Amino acid sequence: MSQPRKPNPARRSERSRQAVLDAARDLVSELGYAKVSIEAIAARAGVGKQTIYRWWPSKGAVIFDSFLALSESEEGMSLPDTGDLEADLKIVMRATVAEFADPAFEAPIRALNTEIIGDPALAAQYREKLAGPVDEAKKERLRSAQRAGQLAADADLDLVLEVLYAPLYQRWVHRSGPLTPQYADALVEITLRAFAP
Amino acid sequence: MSQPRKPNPARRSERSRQAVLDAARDLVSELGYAKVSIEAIAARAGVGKQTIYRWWPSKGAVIFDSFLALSESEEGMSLPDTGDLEADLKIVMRATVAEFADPAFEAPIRALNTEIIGDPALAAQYREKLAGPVDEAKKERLRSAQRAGQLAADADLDLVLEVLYAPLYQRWVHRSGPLTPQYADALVEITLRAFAP
DNA sequence: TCGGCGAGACGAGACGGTCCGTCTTGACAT
DNA sequence: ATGTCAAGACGGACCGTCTCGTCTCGCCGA
Repeated sequence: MSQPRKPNPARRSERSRQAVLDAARDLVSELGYAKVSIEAIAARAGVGKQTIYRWWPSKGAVIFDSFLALSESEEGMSLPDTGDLEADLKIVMRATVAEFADPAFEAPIRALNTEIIGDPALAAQYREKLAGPVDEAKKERLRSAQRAGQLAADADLDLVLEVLYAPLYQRWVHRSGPLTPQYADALVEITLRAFAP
Repeated sequence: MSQPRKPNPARRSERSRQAVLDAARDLVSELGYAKVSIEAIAARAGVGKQTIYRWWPSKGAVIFDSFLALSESEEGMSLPDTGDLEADLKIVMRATVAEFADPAFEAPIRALNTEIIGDPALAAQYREKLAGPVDEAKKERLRSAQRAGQLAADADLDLVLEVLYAPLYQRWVHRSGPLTPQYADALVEITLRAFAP
């Protein structure tokens, strides 16, 4: 009656873990998310399928972890704070627009969003591990602006971020319009007018 | 040298078409999008698989058509225009929020968006057949408001709609916050402030 | 007017593939 | 000794193609 014993993380092979994450990231870029299979990841990584099934619950979780590993390297970076909120935000928004428009980021980000729509647990993990820290940094910059009287003191900062980023996100998901620096600037200007002190 | 002959739409069975669309809609509600297979749709509809493959290029296209059939019934409805833009928009936005929060709409809408992320052709069809007409009606209402001096005359109406709806859409996709009537009202108020004359 | 004919869509399901998730094996590390 | 490892066999689900035999048309000649 041996239950499927739970694995012992202490004995986990770091070598295999990295190989799986690398293979997953590569294959998503090459084939797009939908065409990537666990079998292909295992083969590319030179790893037994069981090794993947032992440590990850789903294909989405593997992909997610492969992104998480990437983003951890760029963690802790802070946003520019020159005192000029509009200029600072335009820099950040233009960078975001450029990132979304970059074909190299296209496939992985679409993969992640595909999985997130249908998987609440993954969505929660995304908010906590990826979006959360980044949003917190942005809100910190906005609080600084509130203190400087450049933003309404009673503004809901989560709402400010949504008004700022959601139109860009929707345009990217639905491919309903071009993502240009001008568009980034327009979003900043509109948001600042909406939440002016 | 016989090419795969292209089917003749004139001879298409309306009975089978409806059966497939109905079965697709039912199965998505019951199982969620990811677990629905073409085989299952064919079986439920009492239809040969070839009949589906003859008329639709992909699972996503079938699902999309099943929604399209639904939405055509409610086509041509116009938005309220009482002269009070803020009140009118709040009515519409609250209705939209309620629709997104309705569990009965949850599965189908997530299904559609899942497919749209990874399929540019389907995204284009979505914009043209579903989002397009609705957005046009909304923009007509906004033009009326511009004439009445309730909205900046030079406002980019596509951008207005994005600022109005995209935050709601993003919140729903990422499940990053509650969808309440208060939230709907807040979005209307912010948008009107941003695009005030 | 009517009956036969050919084209083509139909329901059903066999077929070879791919990938799933589980299970087994023997090597290896601790 | 115990548990992970790479490798891959296994049964099952679905894929997309294909082949059946049937059914429904429009057309054409009697």
